[in-house]
Order: sequence, then C-alpha cells, then structure tokens
Amino acid sequence: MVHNKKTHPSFDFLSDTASTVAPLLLGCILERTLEDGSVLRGRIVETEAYDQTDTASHSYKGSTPRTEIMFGSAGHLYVYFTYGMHYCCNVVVGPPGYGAAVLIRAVEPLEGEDSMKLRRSRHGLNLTNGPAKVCQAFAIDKRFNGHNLHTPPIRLIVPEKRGDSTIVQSPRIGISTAKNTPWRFYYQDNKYVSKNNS
DNA sequence: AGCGGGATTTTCT
DNA sequence: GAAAATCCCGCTT
Repeated sequence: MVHNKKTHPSFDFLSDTASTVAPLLLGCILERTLEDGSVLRGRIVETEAYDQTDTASHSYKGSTPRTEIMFGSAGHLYVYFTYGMHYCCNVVVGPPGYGAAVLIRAVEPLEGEDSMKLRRSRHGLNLTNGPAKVCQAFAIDKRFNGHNLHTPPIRLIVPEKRGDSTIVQSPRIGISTAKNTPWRFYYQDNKYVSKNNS
C-alpha cells in the first residue's frame, strides 16, 4: 500500500473500530504547543470507546451540529462541553461517515507540568487524571473541535514501539446507559488512571 | 476511603 | 425543560 502525503501511515490504525483503537491509543503522546511556544506533553494512559451503535455515544442518534466531527475522518479532535463547565477531548476514529471516537480520559504528564499546575490550580495526580482535567491542563477547548491531530498546536504522536504495560478493560465511567459494555481501557499500574477497579 | 450534593450552560426534544 | 462521556468540596465512617 502506497501512502500519499495526506494520510500519514502512523495514523492508519485509527480507521478501525473504536473498541479496537481505544487500547491502541494507550501509550501515544498528546502534544500541545501553547501560544507562547512552550510545549506540553503527556502519555495517554486511559481511554474509552464510543460508536454509533452504542446508546451511550453522542453519535448514537446520528449527526448533529455538536457531533458532526465524530462522523468525519479519523485523526481529528472531537471536543465537547459538558456539565456547564468542562471540556473533554476525543480522537475521531473509524471510516468517514461512521460516527465514532475515543475519549482521552487520562494522561501521564511528561513535559510542562509547571504550566499545567497554573491552569489546574492542583498538583500531582490531580493534574491530568480525568478527561476534563486533561483538557484544562492542556488548554484544550471548543476552539480545537475538528482540529487535525497531525498538526500543531495539538498533535498525537504514535510511538514506533509500544510499551509492555498491562492493559485492563472495564465498563465505562459516568454514563447512564450501556453500563456493562467494557469499552474502557487503561494501564493497570499507572497512577494517573482516573479510577482503579479494586 | 467513600458517599452525596452543587456548580453551571450547552444541547437537543 | 431535562440531561449531561465531570469535578470539587464537605461530611461521615
């Protein structure tokens, strides 16, 4: 298979189903370049899959002004606003026309922790151990809905080699339907995971 | 450590 | 008008 310039090979895996892609996004790096040129980086340690066959998904009832990005092409950012004050971000996955995305629930900070502390007014685990915390720490809001993750100021970096951390699969958090669908994935031993199963 | 409630506003019915 | 892919605080064990 030959790749043209528009489709970077490292993003090919994003065209698969959400529940297949979600564990594969663990270990990928989220990179944010702020307006002053400083760089934040975090390693994704917890994700959840959502797709249009799934009653818990924003895409379940079809495309709306809010969710149309989920029906677009893979490798873009879907940012939504919830509970009157929080943003959460997802990686759009699957083929164009199919509404699917993977929620980034937690990252482990790698670079720019001091900058994250300023926006979070917290430190340590509370910097990035939850989906809205990640967005606040990384200064991601509605402006970046639909952003192409190949390009600054927000990039998804896929490592050449994956780590060997143990991945746990569990039901998703904070939803009122499809409570048993086990589409949450996280690194078992990682401190930044939002909620451990024990 | 775990539970319960409040904050706050967008989104769709 | 109701619900929402959450977070934080305060109170109870």
